[in-house]
Parts: sequence; structure tokens; C-alpha cells
Amino acid sequence: MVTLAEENYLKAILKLSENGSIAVSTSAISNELNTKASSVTDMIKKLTEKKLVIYQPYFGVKLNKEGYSTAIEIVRKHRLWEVFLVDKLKFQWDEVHEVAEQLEHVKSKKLTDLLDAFLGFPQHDPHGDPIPDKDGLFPKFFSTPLSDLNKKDFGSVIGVCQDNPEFLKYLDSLNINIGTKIKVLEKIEFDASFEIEIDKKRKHISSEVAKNILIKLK
Amino acid sequence: MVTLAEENYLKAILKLSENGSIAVSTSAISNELNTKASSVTDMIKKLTEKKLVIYQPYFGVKLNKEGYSTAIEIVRKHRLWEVFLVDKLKFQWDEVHEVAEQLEHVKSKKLTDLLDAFLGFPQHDPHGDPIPDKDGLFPKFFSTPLSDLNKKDFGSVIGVCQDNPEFLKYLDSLNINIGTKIKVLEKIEFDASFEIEIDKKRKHISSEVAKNILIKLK
DNA sequence: ACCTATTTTTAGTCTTGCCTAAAAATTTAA
DNA sequence: TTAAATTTTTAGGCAAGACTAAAAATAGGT
Repeated sequence: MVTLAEENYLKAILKLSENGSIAVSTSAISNELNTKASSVTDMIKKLTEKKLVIYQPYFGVKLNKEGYSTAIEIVRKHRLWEVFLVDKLKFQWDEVHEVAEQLEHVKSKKLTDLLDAFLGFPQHDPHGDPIPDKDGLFPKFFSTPLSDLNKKDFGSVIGVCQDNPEFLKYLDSLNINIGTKIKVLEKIEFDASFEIEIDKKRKHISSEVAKNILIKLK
Repeated sequence: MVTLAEENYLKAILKLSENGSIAVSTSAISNELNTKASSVTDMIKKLTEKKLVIYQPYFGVKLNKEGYSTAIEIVRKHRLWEVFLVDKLKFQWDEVHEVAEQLEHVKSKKLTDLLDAFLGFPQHDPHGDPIPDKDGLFPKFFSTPLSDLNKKDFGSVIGVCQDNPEFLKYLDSLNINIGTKIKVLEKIEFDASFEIEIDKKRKHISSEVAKNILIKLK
């Protein structure tokens, strides 16, 4: 059994760790939860015993697989309840947080999944935050392959469709990364290649590469 | 602030006191909540300090006005959530109790009242129990245990006196639900059992079952 | 490299809500 | 009415989850 206090710690660690990717410091957690650092150390030990986190003293704490899925489930519940409160009960979007903080701790997988269905499987909460599905997966961002863009379109890279090292190294060599801002200067019709601007520099990329870069339009 | 444990004690006292009319013994509460009598004595002292109950040692405890309205509010929330679970999320009526036990502790007057409106101000929960309105007042209705009916009486099921899943599933198997129309064909005197008609079919129910079904006579 | 400032952990304490064991009050029964 | 049985309360403890104060580890600046 995961207690209410433990759930709040897991949620805080998830939030502070950039979706589980980095270790989180004791003081960051105490700041997030308005508790003292010593209380955090205590709780981290309990979470470690329960095998929900990996802890290196003086370094930080990370969620393990079990802890991550527990935390994601709480986020899922929180955001689903927010949708319920706004869409069904007509709360204002700035009033729902406190109530959802309570509802997110109700334990019933069946409840969560039926609520999800009742709401029509929403992908975002009233604040625009993504809602994980019942397997804990986030909806894909709204994105467009660079290959679908037209002259003068611009936006930033939010993902790629391939993760083979050759492709990624090639992108590195072009200074293309997640977050890189790109503007289409020309679309060359006969081979579907592109002239684009990155950091004020003009570059040329093939149709094949353009298909595998995802852009969020501005 | 009333804690979760305190809320559960208030709810138990309300239930055992026949809607607040009689004093409740320590052992009755410990039995209801599966705790020890000494724990009950402890908690009653806390509730007395918070001015929610009147306590006479060795005699019993009663809710005062504040305690009564706090307890009624919890019952109201419990039953409204049960309606939500069954009417909106399509839970079975024997599955909702455990989940409603959690939802009833969510604190937000606005949530409760908007939920009430969303559900169309229901007067009874899926088991037929009356739902207090936002001022804590119960709807008035007249019901008779099926066991008190006589030959040729007819009416519809308005509630049940037990909510344990075995009993409810047994009723389901007989096609007995809230609203089901029932006619008494025979009352068998020697064991107080009944022959009844449901959906044009003849069925036999024991005295014990008849006692736990509430009928609104036509 | 070393001294200082900051962060983290340890140690000890407090409150809540539960427990057991024993004492006190009440009720039952002879 | 008095002894026995039952119920209730008191006393002392424990675990969770918070706190303060102090010790230990780490990080920064010169």
C-alpha cells in the first residue's frame, strides 16, 4: 500500500525530474512540498525500502519503474478529474486544482478507466497538460513532419521519427536538435528537398531527412 | 479541520444512533469500525474537545448539532457519489460502496453541490437510501418492508436494508432492483416466506430476504 | 589546497491514531 | 447483596510523518 504522503512525494519527484529523466535533490523536494529537508530524507528512505525509488545519499533520488508508473497514474487521475470538474460540473479552470489534489488519491483502477471513457478519452486537461492513457503513455504532441511544410513556414523541432545513430549524428552536424528553430526558405518541388534557415544559416536537406523531423508550427 | 479518522467516527455514530436520536456505546463503535474500545475512548475525547459530540463516560456518546451536520454531509456525499458511479459511469450497484467510502471524504462544498445538480438532485442512492439535500434534510418517503406485506399487495422496490454484495447479487439474480414492481401472490405463514410475482414470473423468497427489501405500496 | 558556505543527513521530539494490558466502573446472576 | 462477568477507561507503547538542532558531507572561492 502506498500512503497518501508517499503518493505526494512520488508526484513531486516526477514533476521535478523532467518526467523521470534526472535525479532530484532533497532540497528541491522539500521546496516543492513545503516541508523540511530532514523530512524528505526520512521519506526517501521509506520509498527506497518500498522499492519505488533509487536513492544515492547527497546526490539525489530517481523514480524506478514501479515508482514512475505509480506517479504517472496519479498525474493521470489528477488531470482526468480536472476535465470532469470543468467539462461536466462547470467549474472554472482556475478553481479545480485544489479539488483534483484530493480526487487524485482515490484508489480504484476501474473508476479511473470508466471516468476516462465517460469523458471521451481526453488527451489534455483544462490547462493544456497532456493526460497519460491507461498504460501511462502520453499523447503525442501535435506535430507536423518538416516534409509537409511550405515556403515561409517556421517552427521548432519537437521530435524525430527515427533514432538510428547515423541519422541523429547527421542532424547534429546540421545543428538540428530538439528545440531548434527552423524556417523554410524554399521547397524544391522536383525532388521534395528543402532549403531551410537554422541560426541564420542556410542549409539544404533531402526529402528523406525532412520526412523524419517533427515540427511544432508557430 | 476534521480529519479523515474523525469523519469516520462521526459517520459511525450517526449510523448507530438512529439518525442522532440515541446515545451510542463505545463497544458498538469499536465493533462498527473494527477498532478496539480503548481507541474509541481516545477518539471520543478528541471529538469532545472539538465540540462535535456530547460524551458521558460509561454511558455513551451523542452527536451535537455541529457533529450531526458534519456527519450528514458525509452521508450526502457518499450517496451522491454512488449515484454518479452507477448512473454515469455504469458501475454495478454492488461495486460502488468501497469507492464511495473514499470519495465521501473529498472536501469541497462547491463540488458536492455541483455534483448534486449534475445528477439532477437525486433523492435516493442506488440502494434506495435517501440522500439529504444541501441543508441536510432527508426527502420524505413512505416505505414498508416486503415482510410486512399481505397477499395481493403490490408496489415497487424503493430500497434495501443491507448493502453487502452477496445480498445484492442474489437480488440481481432474482431480477429485483430499485423500481422493480412486485406483487404478493402468497404469504406462507409457517416460515414467513413469500411467493411473489416479478415480470410475470413467480418467485419464492425467504423471510430473511423479505425483511431487507423496502416497498413503496401502490 | 584550504577555509567557508551550503546542502544533506542524523538524532531526538511531537502529534495522530492505533494497540495491549491492567484498573475501574457497571451489569448480571446466584 | 455480593461475587462474577462484562464493559469502559487509563496507562504505556508503537508507527507514520512532521519538526528542530546539530553533525557530516559537498561545493565554491581564493
